[in-house]
Amino acid sequence: MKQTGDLNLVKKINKSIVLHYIRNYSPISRARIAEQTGLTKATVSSLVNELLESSLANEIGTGESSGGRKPMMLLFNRTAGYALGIDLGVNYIRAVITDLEGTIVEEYKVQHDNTVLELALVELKACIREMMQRVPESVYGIVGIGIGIPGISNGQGDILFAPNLGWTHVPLQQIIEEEFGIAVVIDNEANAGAVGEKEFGAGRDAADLVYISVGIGIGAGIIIKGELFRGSSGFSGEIGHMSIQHDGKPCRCGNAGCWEMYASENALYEAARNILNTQKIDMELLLTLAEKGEPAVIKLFERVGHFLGVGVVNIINGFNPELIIIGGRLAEAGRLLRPTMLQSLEGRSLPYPRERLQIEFSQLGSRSAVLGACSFAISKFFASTKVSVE
Amino acid sequence: MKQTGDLNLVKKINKSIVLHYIRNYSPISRARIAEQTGLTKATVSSLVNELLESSLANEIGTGESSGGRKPMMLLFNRTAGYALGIDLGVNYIRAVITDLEGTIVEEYKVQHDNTVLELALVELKACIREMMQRVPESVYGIVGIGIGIPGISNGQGDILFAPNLGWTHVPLQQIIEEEFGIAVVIDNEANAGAVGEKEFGAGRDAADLVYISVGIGIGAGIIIKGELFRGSSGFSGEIGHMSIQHDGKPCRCGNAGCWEMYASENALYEAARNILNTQKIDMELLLTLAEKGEPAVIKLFERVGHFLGVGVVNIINGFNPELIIIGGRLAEAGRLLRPTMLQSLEGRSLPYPRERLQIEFSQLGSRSAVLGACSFAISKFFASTKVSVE
DNA sequence: TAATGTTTGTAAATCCATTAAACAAACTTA
DNA sequence: TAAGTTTGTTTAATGGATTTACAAACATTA
Repeated sequence: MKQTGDLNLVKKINKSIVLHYIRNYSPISRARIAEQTGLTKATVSSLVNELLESSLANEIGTGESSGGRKPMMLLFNRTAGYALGIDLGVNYIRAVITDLEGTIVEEYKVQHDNTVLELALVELKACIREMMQRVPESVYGIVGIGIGIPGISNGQGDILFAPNLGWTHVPLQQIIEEEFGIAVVIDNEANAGAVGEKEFGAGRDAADLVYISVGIGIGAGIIIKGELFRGSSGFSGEIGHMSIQHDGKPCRCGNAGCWEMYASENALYEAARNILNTQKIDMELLLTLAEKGEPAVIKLFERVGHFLGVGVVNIINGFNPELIIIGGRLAEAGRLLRPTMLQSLEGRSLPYPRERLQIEFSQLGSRSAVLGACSFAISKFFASTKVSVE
Repeated sequence: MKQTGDLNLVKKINKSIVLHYIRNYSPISRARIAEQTGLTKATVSSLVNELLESSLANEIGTGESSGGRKPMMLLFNRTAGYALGIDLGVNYIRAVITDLEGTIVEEYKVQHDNTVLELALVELKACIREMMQRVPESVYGIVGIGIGIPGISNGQGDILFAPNLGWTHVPLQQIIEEEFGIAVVIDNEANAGAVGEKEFGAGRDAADLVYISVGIGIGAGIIIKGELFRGSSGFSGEIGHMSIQHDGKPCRCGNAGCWEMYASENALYEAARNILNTQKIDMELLLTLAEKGEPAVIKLFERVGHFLGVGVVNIINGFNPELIIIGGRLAEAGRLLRPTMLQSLEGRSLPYPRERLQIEFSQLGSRSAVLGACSFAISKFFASTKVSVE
């Protein structure tokens, strides 16, 4: 209870409401905003003028009359600034620049082994420097940098633990902010993916959704009432280590029969090794074999699809989300996984929560995390005040 | 975005802040409230006076001086009104009256077979009438009625589906409101239990907690950031039907190897039937046998404890709550279940999320749901506006 | 073409909760 | 007794939103 109510707060609330309408329903007139929000025309006028002054909105000329004076239409100025999003993978760094609506204007990807912290930081900084040179001219320049990481972060921008990189306790936000003097946001790769899909992908209309990133392992990003749920200590979404076979094979995490031992890239490759004699097994190989109609390989995918469904049912029954989005590397095989996944889903889930559930594969593909990182930066830029009133 | 900012809102926010301080830190002086909240003394004075006028706070005389004028101490007037909470079980109706702080002042329980809707409604109304006669005199009288039900409700106060009662689509809120003219809140029994423990029990200091009600089946109430999470269509918490054995025994829900087939009252009884020759197996019998040191019966409890742990690990890994509270009938056997539950928990959970997790058995016992129901009523009374600002 | 009514956006006056500053009362300490 | 502190109220100022009024721009209709 630090924040109290005063006139300043009132203005921030209303200004963010007006901006919200301009961002989401533009082109829109002052009169229409007043009508929709319940604010008076005078208030809207005053706030819109401030937004015009700060270049966040533009007037783009008159619109259609509906029997009276023509309205002056307002447009969100999506190029008032740009966001830099980075997906820091285990063996690559991917970066994009988007405008304030999340449209990609620059993209960059480099293969790099990031397991040595010092080298990774050098590469990361070089990448950021490169992107900063590519940013178009604008009023605000880069409004923030968002970074998705394959690990757990606390709320203060420190990486606590990144198992696949071997990093612990890296104050990444601080390091990058000090280097570039720009606001930085750090979060988990699955969380970033969830936000990316929520803002720019398959989840735009859902308030409660779970994004499941199926790669080497399984991670999840959980969005509740439109907001990311990070868990009490940032560890929500380790759902790959949910056991679906209590006496199953032991996992390195301590548990037995973990979901990701049945339904992940690793699970797929391990099963493939028992069938194929090839040395190098990877996604491309398996996909091409499946395309060719190799029945044993198709069976592999079907089996993984089945187990995907088993875990998804558990999420549905515990969480009752509106939407489940499946992303990550394995989502590339969506077409092969879908039938058996839906089959085990139909057979196993409770009818009521199933009824309203939508389940989709990622729309943004490998870009969901990096776009989510951009969204973090944009949100921080706008969310000087985020207010919810019930 | 219906609610906009105006002076009215500012006042509501600040008034609820002041009331919050009086409710939680009384006895407290105006000066201390001003200091803690950041509001000016003048504002606090004005708002406090309104609260005094509406009988929600009282002055109880001067306190200790700290080197100046003695402060006038304020107390929350917990007896300004009363809440009626009802736990509508499958074969009982339990009701309590509490003051505005949740202290029980009247209690009532009746055995009744509620599976026939009409009969249950008659009994429920009779119960409410009975309790209304027992309410102490007060300014506001009964401020609301909260009802916990063994089923799913939508947000509008209708019971959608109550499998163990055989009810579907009962507009219970409307029925009771029309009969008594008092605000009514309906929610699931596990949700009510979660709120009860959060407000008055083991969860008072936790923001993110999961209450697991282990009875005939397993249900859960999920509290995120201090607020109940109901899922997108009210079905969150059907976590008893999370599979912990993907190829396990089929459950009537369609899934296989559901958690509640391994770790519930039913699971316990079924296992007991294979051991004991007695006709009537119930909790009391098993508990007394275990007390007597019957090794086979003790093993039964230990086994259930183990499987409780298996499911709890899944919740921890997916949700990362601060606190897990185990309630319901089976919590009565907490002493017997705890060792094996903790054992499977220690062995199976990821170290990081486990680190900060607390796990407890219910403090309120069989009263958690009925007290949560009271809390619903009290919250509705106060939550004319609930505001959160970030 | 003129009259009428509608819609849009701005301007001026008013409202009202908070803040800031001043103050009186009550109390402790030296 | 004098000086300093703390509490809580009073008073005026502040700055948002609202209300009311109004001018400009436009469509419709006669």
